[in-house]
Amino acid sequence: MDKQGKEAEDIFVQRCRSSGLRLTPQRLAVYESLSGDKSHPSAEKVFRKVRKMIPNISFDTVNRTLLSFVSCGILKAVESYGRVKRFDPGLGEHHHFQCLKCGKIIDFEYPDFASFRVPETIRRKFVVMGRRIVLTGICDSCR
Amino acid sequence: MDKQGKEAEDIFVQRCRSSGLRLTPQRLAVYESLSGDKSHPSAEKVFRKVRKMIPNISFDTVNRTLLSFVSCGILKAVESYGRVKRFDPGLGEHHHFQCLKCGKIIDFEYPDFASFRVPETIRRKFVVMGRRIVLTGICDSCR
DNA sequence: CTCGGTGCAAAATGTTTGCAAGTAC
DNA sequence: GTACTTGCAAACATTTTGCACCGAG
Repeated sequence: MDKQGKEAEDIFVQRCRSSGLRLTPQRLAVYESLSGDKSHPSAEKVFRKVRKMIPNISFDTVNRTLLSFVSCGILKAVESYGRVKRFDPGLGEHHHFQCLKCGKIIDFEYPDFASFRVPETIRRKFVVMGRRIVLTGICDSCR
Repeated sequence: MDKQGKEAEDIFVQRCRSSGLRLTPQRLAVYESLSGDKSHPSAEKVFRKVRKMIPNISFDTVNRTLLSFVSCGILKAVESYGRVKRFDPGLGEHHHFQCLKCGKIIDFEYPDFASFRVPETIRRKFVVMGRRIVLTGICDSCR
């Protein structure tokens, strides 16, 4: 593992500790498989990727790991129009375009969104944890 | 039905015709049940509501009706973090706050969003049909 | 050693499909 | 009369749960 990878792993170990999660090979593999992944994979897709590292890992473990990572903030769940839950390592603010036909999600940047302020009516009643512009439509390959 | 309701029904009939959908009592009931509904209901919830008007309607009919309404633009599907598809009569631009615990969706307005321009990189490759700010967090009753 | 995590299997939940009978046009 | 819709049931896909064994701390 390179220096950057080592650093990332340290951060991960740190986060597990502070969330009270034990450090298991399965969790590390799920984490490594997702960090840097921009494809917003489903649990199934993560499972297939992780199985290359740990061939006898079960789907349930992957799925439970993903859900617990979401609960403690290591990953983010992605808004979706389909039937499958999808995940995002979610570093930094970015926005999504999602194809209504194939479900593909494309990230984009929109620096001007920095000036967005959560309306008083929302802020007064709710704890806001995520913010994002979501576009929908039809992607090039589905047209 | 009052005058406004009559007008809404006319629009609905119009839309069905131009989409090649036949006008059935079931479809009209689904449409009426959703128009003006701000709760972003799931198919199951729409089913329960429609069944009060047509007691022997089946869940499948409601679900298929919702899906075909989405295809022809009479309704919109709502982005979601849960496992259930949800629907929105979707008149006019508005934005969503969704509770990550209970899934409740609250609409809000943000007039400044009118100045949002879809980035060139997206516009060049994709057909954009919907645009919205999506906030996530924890609602007052889940805290 | 202890408690949380894993893997397997079963159950639950939600969505989609096939088809005969019914109905809008 | 024809083609689209409906209702029922079965098939599918995906997520969640229960539990005995295992392994990190």
